[in-house]
Amino acid sequence: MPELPEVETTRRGIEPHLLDQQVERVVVRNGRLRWPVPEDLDVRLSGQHIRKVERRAKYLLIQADAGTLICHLGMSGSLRLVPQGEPPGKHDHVDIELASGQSLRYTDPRRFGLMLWSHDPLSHKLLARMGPEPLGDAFTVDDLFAKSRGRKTAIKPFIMDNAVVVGVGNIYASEALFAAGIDPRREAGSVSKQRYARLVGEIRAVLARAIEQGGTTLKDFVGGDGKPGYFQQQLFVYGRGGLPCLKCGRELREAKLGQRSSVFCGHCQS
DNA sequence: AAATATACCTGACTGC
DNA sequence: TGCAGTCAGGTATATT
Repeated sequence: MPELPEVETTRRGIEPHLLDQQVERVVVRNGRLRWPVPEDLDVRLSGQHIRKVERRAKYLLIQADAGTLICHLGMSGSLRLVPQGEPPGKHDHVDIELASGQSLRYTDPRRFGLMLWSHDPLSHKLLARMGPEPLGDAFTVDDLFAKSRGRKTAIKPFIMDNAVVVGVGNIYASEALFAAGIDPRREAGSVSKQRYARLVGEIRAVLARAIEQGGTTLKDFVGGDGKPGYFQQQLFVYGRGGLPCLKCGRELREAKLGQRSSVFCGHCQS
């Protein structure tokens, strides 16, 4: 499931193949994603050159001359380059055919992703009210701490709230809280500034490390199977409920927080 | 305003 | 082997 590091890995992987490329046509085989793919996407994009590939939160912004394709990979989506003529599989829903002879292929078994067209993506309803990028300068201890005051929700769903900070999904929220030694069930409003300082550092570190590791598979990713590599990352708690804590050896516990499964160590996290 | 629930979708897995 | 049931998860949106 693409989290921010995978989206960034995807961005880095596809960007060099897209920059200044002309779009020849867009083939939509199944436009029934989270919202319908615009009917006129082919008309909008064909003939245009791609000028930039940016990321905001987990959204990819593929900027062409006259507008921007906003793309989200949802839970199971991927974008990769394939030679034109490569037969599409069951879940290959969209091909953006380029003058280079390659196609940017969107695959998404669960169809939780989206593709929309916008003339001003950062003002788009979906992006306008988002919190700071976790790896950017606007993500500060002061800001996070201030937002937490008065919040009764547990700290894990709090840091997964896109209005607080973007791009921290279930995997990395779990890992960052473990690294910071904070119990994910703790009330956000009652966590000290000192502990938030630790958490900010760990969120940054875990995401940065994951992006680095995604980078190691970049080459394979573009040419190959489209699986960037967070699986290579050492995960301390995510998906390890009931198994021994890798720090203290005690059994990792599970809890449901904000409808999301959360694994933590009752000893290392308080 | 904030907290909570719901919906979307399908592959992987479990139990019979 | 097959079938029915359960779970996972990002996030917008509806409801309380």
